[in-house]
Amino acid sequence: MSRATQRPRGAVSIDLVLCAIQADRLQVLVTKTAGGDSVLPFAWNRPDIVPEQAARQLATALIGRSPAWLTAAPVAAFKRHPAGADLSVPFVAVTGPQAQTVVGAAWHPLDALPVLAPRHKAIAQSALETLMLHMDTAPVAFRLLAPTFTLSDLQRAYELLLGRRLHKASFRRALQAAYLIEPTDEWRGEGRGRPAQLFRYAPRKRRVVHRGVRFDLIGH
Amino acid sequence: MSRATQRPRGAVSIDLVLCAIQADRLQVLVTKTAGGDSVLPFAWNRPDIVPEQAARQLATALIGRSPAWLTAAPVAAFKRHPAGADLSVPFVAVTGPQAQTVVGAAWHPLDALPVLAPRHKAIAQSALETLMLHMDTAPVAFRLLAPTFTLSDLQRAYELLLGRRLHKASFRRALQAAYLIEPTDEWRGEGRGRPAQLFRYAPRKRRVVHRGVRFDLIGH
DNA sequence: GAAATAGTGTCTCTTAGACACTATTTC
DNA sequence: GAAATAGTGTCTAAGAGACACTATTTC
Repeated sequence: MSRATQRPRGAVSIDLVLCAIQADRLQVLVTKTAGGDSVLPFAWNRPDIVPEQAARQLATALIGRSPAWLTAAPVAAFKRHPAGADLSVPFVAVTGPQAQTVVGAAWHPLDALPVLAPRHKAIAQSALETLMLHMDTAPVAFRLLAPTFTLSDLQRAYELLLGRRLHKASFRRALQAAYLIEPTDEWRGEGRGRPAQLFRYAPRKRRVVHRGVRFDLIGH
Repeated sequence: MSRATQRPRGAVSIDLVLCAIQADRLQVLVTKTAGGDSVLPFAWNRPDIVPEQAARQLATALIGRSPAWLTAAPVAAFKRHPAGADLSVPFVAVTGPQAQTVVGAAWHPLDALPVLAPRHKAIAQSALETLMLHMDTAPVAFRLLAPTFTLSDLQRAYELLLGRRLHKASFRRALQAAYLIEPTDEWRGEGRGRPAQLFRYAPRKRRVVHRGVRFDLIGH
């Protein structure tokens, strides 16, 4: 084992859950150790850069470009880290569908991950929860898509994040009311069926936060 | 400065935002350093216990009993920590209204905090966001109350968390539909006005998660 | 009585979700 | 033509929020 990957004392690791839509499923990038075990990509915390920057660099090294969205997740220090870190600082990142990956890394469906060390398993399992927590206030679904996308693409992204099917007509109505997208002049034909118009993310209003607990709100 | 509070190398601190409703406002417990500066309560990370346990012990030491609810928040390592920690692991805790506090600690309204070090200021400001993120899936509002409470108490707790007024009749309708509470035989008169019935938190069903983005959901 | 707080019944207007279409492509 | 996907108009049942009350206390 090289010196660079040796575990420091009181080591803090930056662990990354990098998500993308691949083959119509939400997938996570998993790497392999020298020993052949599956692990989430991670880096050791360094005093010279902030953890978020380390996570961003790690993601960039993996997919050849900056992740489209990235956020810190709550610390998970229970259970064992595959490389023995005492503390894990988990980050969840999102990228578009066309990302290339570095050798040794492979996408795995979030609901069918390979066997991971206990802590990485816990971090990966809570990643979807983190995405769901932010999808109302950040354009998480849009960052899973290419810059232009069809409404069916977008609906599928929301369905994967929410874990349930959405109603087409109603989805589009709500989308229109939210002023989040604008049409382009392009259309995309997939072969079968009518070609779909392409849209881009272009929020026109301050994003309206539709709160969760729907205890009726008073006016104003 | 004592050896115990000396900053270790590569130090990781556990920073606590302890929230309670005091004087009809959401307030945070703030302590003072030996130098007289206001700081959020914190402890140095220890290898023998998990950060969550350290946060729980810290909260217990401050209010004389275990916090009613506690969760990890995303790491904040940007900006300067008041005691020089390189990395902060923030926790947000909630307690009922009758909590006593240790000497040197005082409650301050979340929207009118004293001057804090940059990192603590950022952590405190994101605490409300953390509470809001969890209030749909965890009984955060209930943990801010005594074991039995009036419906007006509960509505006020939700109003403080949401940052806006709620409609009384509608709030109670939604509450009934959620099967989260049950009435007790007790009533509480505050002096003025009709006495209010006391309720307790007693979720009868699996908590229904009302999602935020209301892109119309399909049946089933 | 007035003032204050607790608690309810009804009405209306919005909208989520269902349903039923039409439109445009490939085969 | 059939099959597949894109996109829309209408209907209905549910419910958010408004309004207007009644009920019970202190003064």
